[in-house]
Amino acid sequence: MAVDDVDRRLLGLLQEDATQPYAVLGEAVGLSAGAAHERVRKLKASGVIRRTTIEVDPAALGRGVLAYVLLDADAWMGDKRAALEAIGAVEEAHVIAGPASVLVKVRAGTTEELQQTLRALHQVDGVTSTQTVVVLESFFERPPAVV
Amino acid sequence: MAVDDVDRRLLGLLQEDATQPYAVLGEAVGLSAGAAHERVRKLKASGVIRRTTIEVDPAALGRGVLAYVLLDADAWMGDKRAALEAIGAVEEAHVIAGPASVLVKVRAGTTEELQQTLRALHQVDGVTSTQTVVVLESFFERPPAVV
DNA sequence: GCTGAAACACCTCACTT
DNA sequence: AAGTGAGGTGTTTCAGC
Repeated sequence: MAVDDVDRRLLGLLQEDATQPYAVLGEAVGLSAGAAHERVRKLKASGVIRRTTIEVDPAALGRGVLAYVLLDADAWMGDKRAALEAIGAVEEAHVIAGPASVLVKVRAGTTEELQQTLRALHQVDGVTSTQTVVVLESFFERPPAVV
Repeated sequence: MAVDDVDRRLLGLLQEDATQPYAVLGEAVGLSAGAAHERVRKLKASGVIRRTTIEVDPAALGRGVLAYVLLDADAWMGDKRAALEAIGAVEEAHVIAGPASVLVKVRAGTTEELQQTLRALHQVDGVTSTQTVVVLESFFERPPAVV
C-alpha cells in the first residue's frame, strides 16, 4: 500500500494516543474527521496498522529485570520459533548473522527467574551455550519511527 | 498499585485489542461494563497502562532492516540518553553489564541507512567502537507478558 | 477521494446495593 | 467495590460533490 506523508503523520499521532477523536486527528493533518477516518481504515485494512493495543509498564507487573541472551547452536535454529515462544519471559527472538545463532530478549521478575529462563533456553534443542547481557538501565524503548 | 488476577486478564485482553467495548471486556472476566471500566481507569491512573497506541508494521513503512549494536566507550555513558534518542533509527537504548557499555536496537530501511546510523553512533561522545548484530529473520516481537 | 449530516453505539456518571 | 440506568459524546455510515 502507498503510505504518503499525511498517513505517516496520522500514524505518529495514533502512536502517541490512539484514543483521539478523528475530528482532532483530521484537524492536525488538515482533513475532515471523515477523511481522516477513511485514511486510518485503509491503514488498518492493509496491515500497516496491525492492531490497537495498550502499552504496559513491565516493572509495575513485576518484570523489572531485562536481559538479552545470545544463543549458540549446533543445528539449524530456523524451526525453533514455537519452542522459544513457549517461554513466557522471552519477548523477542531473532535469527542473527554473526558469531551466535539466535538473539532473544528476556524480561523476568527477578534474577532467579532470569536464571530459570536461561535454563529453559539451554533445554531448547540445538542450543549449546548462551551469553547473557544484563540491562542495568533502560534509556528508552520506543515504537518504530514512522517518518 | 495492587494488580490482581482480574486486572491481568483485562490487560491481556486490551493488549490483543484495545478497541473492545467495556461490556465485552467485563463479560470475559465476569464483571459488568461499569466495573470493568473502573478497573481499567485505575490501571491507567496508576501508570500500569502507560497509553493506548497502535502497533505498526515496520516493513510496510520501509524499515525492514533490524540490527542490534553493542557500543564500547571510554567514558561514562549514563548521560548519553538524549544523544541516542536523537538518532531516529535507534528504537531502544540500554546501559548494560558486561564487556560493552550500551546496547541499542536499530531499525533502518536499507543497509546503507544502517551504515549511516552506525556512523552517527560512532560520533556520540565516548563511543570507541561498535559491534553490530544483523537480524536475518525475526521469529516474533511481542509485548511484555502480563500473567 | 473528500465533505457534511444523521443514526447508532459507546462511554460516562450519579445513584444504589 | 460492583451493578444499574439515563444523558452526552464520538463514531460510523451514507449520499453528494
